[in-house]
Amino acid sequence: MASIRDVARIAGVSPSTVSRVMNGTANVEEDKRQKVLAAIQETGFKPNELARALFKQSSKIIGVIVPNIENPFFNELAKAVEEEAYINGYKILLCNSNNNTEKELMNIQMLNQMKADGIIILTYSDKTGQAIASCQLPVVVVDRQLTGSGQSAYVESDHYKGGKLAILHLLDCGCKNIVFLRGPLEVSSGQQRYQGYHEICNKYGIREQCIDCLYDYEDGLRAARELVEKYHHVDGVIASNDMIAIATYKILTREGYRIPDDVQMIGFDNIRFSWLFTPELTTVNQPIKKMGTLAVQIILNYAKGLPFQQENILDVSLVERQTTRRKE
Amino acid sequence: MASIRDVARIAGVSPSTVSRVMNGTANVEEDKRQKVLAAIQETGFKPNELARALFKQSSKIIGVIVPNIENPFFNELAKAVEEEAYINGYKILLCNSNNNTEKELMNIQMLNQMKADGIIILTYSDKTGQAIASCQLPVVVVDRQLTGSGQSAYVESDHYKGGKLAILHLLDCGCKNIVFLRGPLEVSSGQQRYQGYHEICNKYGIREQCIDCLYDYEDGLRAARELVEKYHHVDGVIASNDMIAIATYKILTREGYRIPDDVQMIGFDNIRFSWLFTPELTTVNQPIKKMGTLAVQIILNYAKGLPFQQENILDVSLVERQTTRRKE
DNA sequence: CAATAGATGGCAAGCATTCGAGATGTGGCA
DNA sequence: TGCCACATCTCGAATGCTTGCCATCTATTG
Repeated sequence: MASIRDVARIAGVSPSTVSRVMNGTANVEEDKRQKVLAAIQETGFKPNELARALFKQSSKIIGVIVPNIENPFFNELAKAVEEEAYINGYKILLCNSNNNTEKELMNIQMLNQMKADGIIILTYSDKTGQAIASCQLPVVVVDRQLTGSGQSAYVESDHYKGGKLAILHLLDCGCKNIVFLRGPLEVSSGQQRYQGYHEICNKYGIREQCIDCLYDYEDGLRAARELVEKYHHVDGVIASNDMIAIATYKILTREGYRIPDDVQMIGFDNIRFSWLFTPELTTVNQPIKKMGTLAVQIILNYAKGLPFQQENILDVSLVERQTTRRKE
Repeated sequence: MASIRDVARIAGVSPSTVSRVMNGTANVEEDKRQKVLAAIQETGFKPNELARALFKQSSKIIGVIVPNIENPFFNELAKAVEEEAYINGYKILLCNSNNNTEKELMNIQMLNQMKADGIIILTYSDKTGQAIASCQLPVVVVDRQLTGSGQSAYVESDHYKGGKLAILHLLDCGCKNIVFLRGPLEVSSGQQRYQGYHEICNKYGIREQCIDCLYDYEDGLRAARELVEKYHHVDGVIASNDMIAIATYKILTREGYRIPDDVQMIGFDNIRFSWLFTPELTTVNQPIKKMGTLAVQIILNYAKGLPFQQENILDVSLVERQTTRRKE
C-alpha cells in the first residue's frame, strides 16, 4: 500500500505538499499540483486512516452500545444513527451489550482507547452511569433518563404523555376492564408511562390493574399467561411495548379471545413490526428515527464545540390501527 | 490522557519496559515491574488503540456491510457476527449499504483505509464483486455465491435443498394448487430455491406457478395482491422468505382466506419473527447464527494465516409450525 | 577472568499532518 | 539597474503513540 511518501517521491515534492494538495490546506503551484495528482492516480494512494486519526486524535467513529441488536426498537434506532453518521462522514462501531454490565464497561473502555468521537448508549445501569460520568467522551443516553452529568446528554420520548394517551384511548374505545402490562419501573420509560396511566386512573376513579413485565417477548408471553389466568373479564390491554403486544396477541387468541372484538390492545413504540403484524397494532408512536438523528447531532455539535441541549424529550402520538376500535 | 512515556517517566524506566510489562513480551525484574504497575495504576494509563493499530497494521476491526440493518435476517446475522467477533477480541464496524452500490464501494474503501482485518458483506452487485476482488482485505460474502476469487470466501445455505423441502412439504400437506412467490433470480438464494422447486415440479408433473417478488415486505404485499387476483383457487403458497410470508398472510386474511384451512403457507429463513408471529410460520430454517459465526472464523483464520474453506454451503431443514398441516 | 544469559534502554518504523523556517521570486523605489 | 521588502511557496522536523530489534550492561557461573 502506497504511503504519502511514495507519492511525494514520485511527484518530486515533499510529503507536506502532497498533504496540502489532498486537503486543500494551502496553495500549491499548478504544475506541482498536477504532478502530485498524477502520482496519486498512479499509485492509487489512499491516506491511512489510522495514521490520520492518530494525529488528529479523532477517529471519526461513533460507538453505539445497544443491549440487543435483534430488538426491533434498537435496530431501527441503530439504522437512523448509522444514516445520520454516514452523511456526516462518521462511522458506527456497533456493540451488543446483552444487558451485561461487564461487557458494557469493556465496550466503553474500548471506545475510549479507540479515540471514538462519542458514544450513543441505549442501556443504563448504575455502574455504566459512573463509567459514563468519568468518560472523556461525549455520551448520549437514549431512551433513559440520566441523573449524572458531565459532557453527557439524553434523548427520550415523553413517556408520561404516552402512558396517558394509551389509557385514554382505551377508554375512548369503551374499555371497562383495562389491564396494564407494566414495563420495569427502574427505567424511566416504564416509570413514566406508569405515572401517566396512574394519573388518569386517579382522575377517573379507575381501579389500577397492573402486571409487571420486562420488555422482551419471552417475558411478554409469561405476563400474558398471567393475564388470562387472573383477569377473565379483561377487555383492554396496555402492553409495555409493541413486542409485548405481539406476545399478548398470541396468548389471547390461543385462549379464544378475539381482538379487538373481545379485547382491545395498545402497545408502545410503533416499531415497524407493529404495522407489518396482522392485525396492525394500535400503538403510541415514539419518533425513533428522530431520536437517532438527534443523538448523532448532539455528538457532532460537541465535536465542533457548538452548544447542545442536554435534556431532549420528544413528543409522542397515538397511532390508531386495528387492535382498537373507537365507540361510535 | 496519559501515554506510555508518562508511565515510563513516573516508573523511572523506558517505554519499552512498560510495554513489556503490559504485554508480557519479556521478563522484567520484579521491583521494576511493581513500579510500572503502580505507575499504570496512578495514571490510569490505557494504551492508545490507534497507535497500536497503526504499528501493527491491524485494527482488530471487522467491517460488516448489510443492505439494511432493519431486515431481521441481516440483523440476526449481525448479532451472531458481533458475538463471535467480541469473543475473539474484534470489533464490528457496521455499514448500512441501503442496496446502494455507491455507498457499498465507499464503505469497502473506508474499511480498507481503516485497516480493517476483514469484511463480511451481505449483498453483492457486479461492481462490488470487482471491488472485492481487488481488495487487499479478506472478504466473506454471506448469502450470495461468489464467482470471483482472491482472498474471498462465501457462506450460504443449501437453497436448492430448501426449495425442494418447501414444495415437498406443501405436497405432503395435500396442496393441489401451489403458487411460488419466487425471489429474485439474479441472486443465488432466489435462483437455487427456484431450481429446487422446478425439479420437484418436473418430477411430479406439476405445472409451475410463479410470481416474481423481491425480498422486502412492501414488494411482498404487491406480489400477494397479484396472487389473490390471479389465482383464485390457490391452496398453497411458498413465500420467497419469511417477511414475504408475513406480508402474504396480511393480504390473504384480508381477502377472507383462512390459514392454514384454506391456504397453507411456507416461508424461508426461520427468522425470529417467524416464530413470534401469530400464527407461527412454517418455514425452511437457515442456520443464521452459524453463518455469522463461520464468517467471522474464516476471517480469523485468514488473519492467523491458517487455511479456510472458500465455499461453505450449510444445511437447511424444515420447521413445521402453524401455517401448514400434514394430511392424516 | 571470561563467557553467557538475562534484563533494559534507545532508536526506528509505522503514517499523515502541521508549523516554523527557509527559499524563491516579484514589485517597487532609489 | 540594483537592492530591499514582502509575498508565496516548499521543505524538514516534530507530533501523536506503541512495539520490536539491536546493542549494551550487569551479574552470575564455570
